[in-house]
Amino acid sequence: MESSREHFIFIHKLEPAKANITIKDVARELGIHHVTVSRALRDTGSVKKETRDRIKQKATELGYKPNRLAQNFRNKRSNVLAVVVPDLRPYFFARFVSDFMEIAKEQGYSVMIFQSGEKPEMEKDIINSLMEYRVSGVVASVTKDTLHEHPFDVLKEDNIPFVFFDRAPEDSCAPQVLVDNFKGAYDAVTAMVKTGKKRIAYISTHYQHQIFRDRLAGYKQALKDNNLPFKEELVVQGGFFMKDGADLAQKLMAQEYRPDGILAVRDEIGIGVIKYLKKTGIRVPEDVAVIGFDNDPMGIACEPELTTVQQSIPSMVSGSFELLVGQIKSGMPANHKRLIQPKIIFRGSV
Amino acid sequence: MESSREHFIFIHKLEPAKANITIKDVARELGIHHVTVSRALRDTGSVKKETRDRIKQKATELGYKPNRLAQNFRNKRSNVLAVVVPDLRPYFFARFVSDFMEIAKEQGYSVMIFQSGEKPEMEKDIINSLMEYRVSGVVASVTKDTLHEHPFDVLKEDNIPFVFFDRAPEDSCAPQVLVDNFKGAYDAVTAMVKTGKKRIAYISTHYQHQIFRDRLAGYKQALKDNNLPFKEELVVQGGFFMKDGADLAQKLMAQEYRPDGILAVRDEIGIGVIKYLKKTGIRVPEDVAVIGFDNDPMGIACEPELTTVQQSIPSMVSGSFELLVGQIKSGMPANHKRLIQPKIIFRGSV
DNA sequence: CTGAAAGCGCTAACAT
DNA sequence: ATGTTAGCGCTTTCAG
Repeated sequence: MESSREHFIFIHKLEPAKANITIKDVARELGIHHVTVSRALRDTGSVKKETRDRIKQKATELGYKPNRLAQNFRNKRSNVLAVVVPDLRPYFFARFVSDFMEIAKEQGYSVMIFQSGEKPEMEKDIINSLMEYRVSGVVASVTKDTLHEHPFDVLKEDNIPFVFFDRAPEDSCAPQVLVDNFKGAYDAVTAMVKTGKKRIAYISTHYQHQIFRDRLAGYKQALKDNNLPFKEELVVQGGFFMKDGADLAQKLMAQEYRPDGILAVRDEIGIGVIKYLKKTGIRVPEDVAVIGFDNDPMGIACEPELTTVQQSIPSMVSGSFELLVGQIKSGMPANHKRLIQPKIIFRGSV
Repeated sequence: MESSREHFIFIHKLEPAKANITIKDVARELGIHHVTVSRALRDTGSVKKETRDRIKQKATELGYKPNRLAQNFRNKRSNVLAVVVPDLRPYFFARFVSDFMEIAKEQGYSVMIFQSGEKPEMEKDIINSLMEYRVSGVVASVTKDTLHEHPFDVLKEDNIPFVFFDRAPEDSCAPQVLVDNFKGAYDAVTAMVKTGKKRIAYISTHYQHQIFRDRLAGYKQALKDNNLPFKEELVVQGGFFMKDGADLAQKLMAQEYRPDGILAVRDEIGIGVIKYLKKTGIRVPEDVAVIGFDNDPMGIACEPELTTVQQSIPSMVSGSFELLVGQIKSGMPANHKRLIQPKIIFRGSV
């Protein structure tokens, strides 16, 4: 078997195969004015039904395709919705984008995706592109470091509506669809307490973003409401992946005050925790219970299956889409905020 | 804690906050012609260095932003690259798109993503949009049912270059970057044989696409080369997910001729297999070895960790990007084909 | 090196 | 119901 092959066969220099058909071409063929064609094709203004039909038929006959570039230029706006995410690879974002594209397409919008890579400078770059492209609207989840800045606010100057989902700058009064992270963590801790756990730890990423602080707050409150002591050493933070979860679990279990329950802010971290615990002979959930966040399908792959705090992606998608399109259609800015209620999916790790 | 909140605060009707600055504005301020501004800003034509500097400074001072809509219209082409995938959610595609966007951005392109949902009609719709938007180029992975049709060929009429990755229509002579699926399956089977396995099964999705048939062919050839009999009943097919893998594994293990090795065409299926086997007390890999395809991080979550056939995504991304941009820059169609060599990542399931 | 003229394809506004 | 006019912001072409 060959290791790598390439075939070089140049056909011919590309050249205008067939002049692009414009409304003028259609008009000429019919002996009418191109403006009438424009009207007929867009079903606006008044055009005699018969004329309209002739036009549409001729248009398809000639293979006319509207020049969106001209349309957008003329209309000063592309009918493109932009989605800005920190990273497209995690299941949560991939799924959000996938679902969002589906609903956007149904409603006649196209979608451009942008990745900030969690880098604020990149985010600013993207926002610049957004304005240059005159997108119709933006749905964004900010970087981990976009805390007190409000880089998206410049979009207001260009009247480009935007909605935050999942992550927003703190104190932003822009429309947003967030998850009730406080409650998610609170409920998760409570669930572990109900099974008799008393020393519950909290593992976070090293990100400083609001959502993680909300989860921490929920964690603390749940401890308090259950008359459990808050122990500084049971709160640790590190990376983003399984490996990090394993490392952090090791750190926790090496301490004198060992946890019997662990709340991880990401499923992937939670899985790493479980893997470490099992490897060292600790039983899950008998000795230590584990709960993650995100309802990543990956959580079903591990043994026991990971109990997780689910953030309903369909709700977030439809919520942010509605908030965005509402602004676009009304021409009004808005500052609705929606809080999505998380739900615990019980599987085997609690 | 409240269950859901909405705040309604309408600020004011959106209105042109500040007229958009155009090159004419910049020119007027400087008392020169807007064409000179255009030239200076694009670093084309000859403009006196001093003039150029003054222009650039004034432009940033005024907050000039090029109107891409006008540029694209005028240039008859948007500088947008399109990526068409069947589904954005599986790790393989999310990762490909993510990496592709990164490299495209570095090179000054924007990216539009489209999802066909594995539906050929949707794919045709998308292709239509592609032409309407006058994208500069397209990278696509076709639907599972795009076998003998060549829907992308119409792009040639509009001189829009395209490249297939991972999945291409059969016998397509368009440029493409595929994985050597035959070899991937061949090597996987061979690896299991080397550990003493003799009754190796093959689990596929119900998709009829070439890539799965190539894998099947590789599987068969490996059996042959190792003097192992090919048993019809050891080849089964079903869905796409863990559950399907478990169901298929059950079916296989219920047969008289039970496998001692299983090759799954997707990691997620392979994980389902492992979960089923363990649940029924069958040891992996001692009793039955399992290998998947894709190198999905999910494979690390299960126990034992899944051995997998990796298709180098960076190679596919850079390969398809090069092939695409090569066509765009040269103005020539091409029909290079690249075959990416897969590599087995040995973990615990073999 | 800079300016003037022209037009891309489409649509809003006005006129008939 | 249809036609006329004008122009979006930019770049290419040609002139100076």
